[in-house]
Amino acid sequence: MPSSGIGFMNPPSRRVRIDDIAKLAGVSSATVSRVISGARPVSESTRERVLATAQHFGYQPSQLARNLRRGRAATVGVLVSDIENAHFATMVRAIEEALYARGTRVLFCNTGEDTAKQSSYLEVMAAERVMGVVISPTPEGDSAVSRLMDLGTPVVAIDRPVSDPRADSVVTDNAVAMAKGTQLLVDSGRRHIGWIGRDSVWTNSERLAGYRSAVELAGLQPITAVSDFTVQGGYLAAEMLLDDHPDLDGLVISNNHMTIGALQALRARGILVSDRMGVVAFDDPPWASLVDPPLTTVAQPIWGMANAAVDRLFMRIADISLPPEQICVECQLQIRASSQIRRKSPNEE
Amino acid sequence: MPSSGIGFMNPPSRRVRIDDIAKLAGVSSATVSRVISGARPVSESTRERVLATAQHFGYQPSQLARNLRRGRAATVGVLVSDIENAHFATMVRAIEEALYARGTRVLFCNTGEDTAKQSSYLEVMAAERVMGVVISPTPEGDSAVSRLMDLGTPVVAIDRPVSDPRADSVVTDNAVAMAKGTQLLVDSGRRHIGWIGRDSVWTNSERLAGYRSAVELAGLQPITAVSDFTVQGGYLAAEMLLDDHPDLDGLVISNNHMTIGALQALRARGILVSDRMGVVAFDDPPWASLVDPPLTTVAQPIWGMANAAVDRLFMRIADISLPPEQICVECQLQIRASSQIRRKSPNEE
DNA sequence: CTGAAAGCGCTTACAG
DNA sequence: CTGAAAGCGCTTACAG
Repeated sequence: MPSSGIGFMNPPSRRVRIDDIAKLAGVSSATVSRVISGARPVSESTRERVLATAQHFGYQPSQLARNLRRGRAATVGVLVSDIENAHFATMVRAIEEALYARGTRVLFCNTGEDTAKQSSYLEVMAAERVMGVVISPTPEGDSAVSRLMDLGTPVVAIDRPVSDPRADSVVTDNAVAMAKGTQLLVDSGRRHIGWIGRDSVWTNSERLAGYRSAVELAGLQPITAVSDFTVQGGYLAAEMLLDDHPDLDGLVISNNHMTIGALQALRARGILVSDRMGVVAFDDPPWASLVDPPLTTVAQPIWGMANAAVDRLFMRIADISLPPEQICVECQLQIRASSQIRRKSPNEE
Repeated sequence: MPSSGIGFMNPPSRRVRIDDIAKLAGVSSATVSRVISGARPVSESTRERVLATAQHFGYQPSQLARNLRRGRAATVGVLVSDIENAHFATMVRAIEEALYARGTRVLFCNTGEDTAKQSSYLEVMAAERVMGVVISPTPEGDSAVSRLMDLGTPVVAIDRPVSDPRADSVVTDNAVAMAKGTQLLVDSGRRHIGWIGRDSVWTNSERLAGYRSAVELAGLQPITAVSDFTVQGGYLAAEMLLDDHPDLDGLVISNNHMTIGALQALRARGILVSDRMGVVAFDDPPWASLVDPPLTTVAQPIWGMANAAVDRLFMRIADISLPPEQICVECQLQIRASSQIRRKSPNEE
């Protein structure tokens, strides 16, 4: 099977099939199948002969035929809302690694928070007869999830739950974690703590609730600004808050992209973080410890979530009748300088 | 097809097949196939009846059967080296969108620069009979690419070329662009311009060559430090350069993760960018315009690359005998403050 | 425009 | 341990 080397593709030399190998090795195709898949015992001598023949002729079993025969693809659908967000990029990487370790392929979709695209892809998943789906669902319209589950395909929601009660889900303790993060600022003496995030997304509603509970418990007023999950959104939300609340001395930010924007807004106004403004951010990107001052964050255990989701998916594939489970994993506070006790200025002494 | 709502999966009610629809609509399965695929004309009345029946019974044609029959999956393999790098995250998003628009699925793999994993996945691609592969290859050992192409599967290299001359490739003009970026610093009067990047990766060798040509043309000494594509790597490389060259007044950085680290190193030493140190960075992440001072960058046309790669792949699928093409797209200099003319300090006047 | 029939390349009871 | 045979669910020449 030499390469032409001239730059053109080779003639489409007919692919070698299981029957070819069988004939050449002097056995039946059933035996070749058993050797290749390792599903059943085959005598050692036959095994070696078949393997050698297959190797020699570069036999690549057709996954297409295998899939049709088995009625299932060796594939899991992975749908995320925004692969350009480091949170989901890490999640996709972790899911892919977990699936790769199990010999399973990833059918990938970036929904971009587009419910129509999500529905369309979920139909693709049905047509492709995937083993299951891991999905970080768009906020609206997940009836396509139910239709897929009606067909018997397991669905595990990750990051955000889906409304269908039959789906398993893996989420973090957003509200509790955000409350703890907010509490750090309360404990360091801040009295005017603002919240920046997005509405209409489950994770952010939870985080907002956590923030509210912490400030209200401390007898403080909630101060909130919502925008979208972008650097620009964070910048604008921070400006809004700073304009309306000159006495703001703490800031809780609900998303990593927004955090970049909010920090830029603070710098643009010459407001020093941890000195005049305590900051706690949700998500722990690689640069969090490198900014000045290092950022206190709420780190989500992304690898843990991904592994839990894949584990759960395979448990359900093994036993479809399992009762659905809501798995909640704990976030971890990464306490760094940005939330530290406020230095009193000389005239406050 | 009601959901149980109790939390258990439904009984695995047998899936409706093409024969079921055919029988129910009073036609042959061939006709149903023609209606569903739209491949051949069918009388309007029959068409409507079939469509209504299919709809009513929630018929989802098996892609598995279709694939086997056609000998190809409606899928393209996408292999990238690091999905956690914003460069590749954007690329994967763009590729996925281009493929989605063509009704094609993405089989996703994050190789993590692991040649063994890459080879293993390329065999999966062969087994899955994908239409083609778009790959950002690992530096070493792409013989698996040749084996896949021997089987007649088109491969388009993106970002970095592969050694097999039969593959198409889409890359940027790394060397020229880096030379232009370096020239900006030369023009602003810098005389000691350092380069930070990684060795043994094609893109970075090109960029290094571009940097070298620009400094040598200006009669300056090349000053280089290599490390890996991480924030930490960039930090360490910058420290090395600063330790060894106290008179360093310009810095060219070859990768976005390394840029974060290098900027942190500068800040840690109190070195003001654009004042004492001109900086130009390869890759144009969303935060480039938001750092202080805004960063001059070499922006790669990622969407353009992705679209060119997918276009090229489909051209080759349509005509396998096309001579291979090396497509080179131009980078765009984003000139911002970090490369600006150096302010002379008072005692230099 | 439509149907009967073959076949894509495997896997897996079934029988020995 | 091994083989003959059926069948997974489509699509597509072929014939009409």
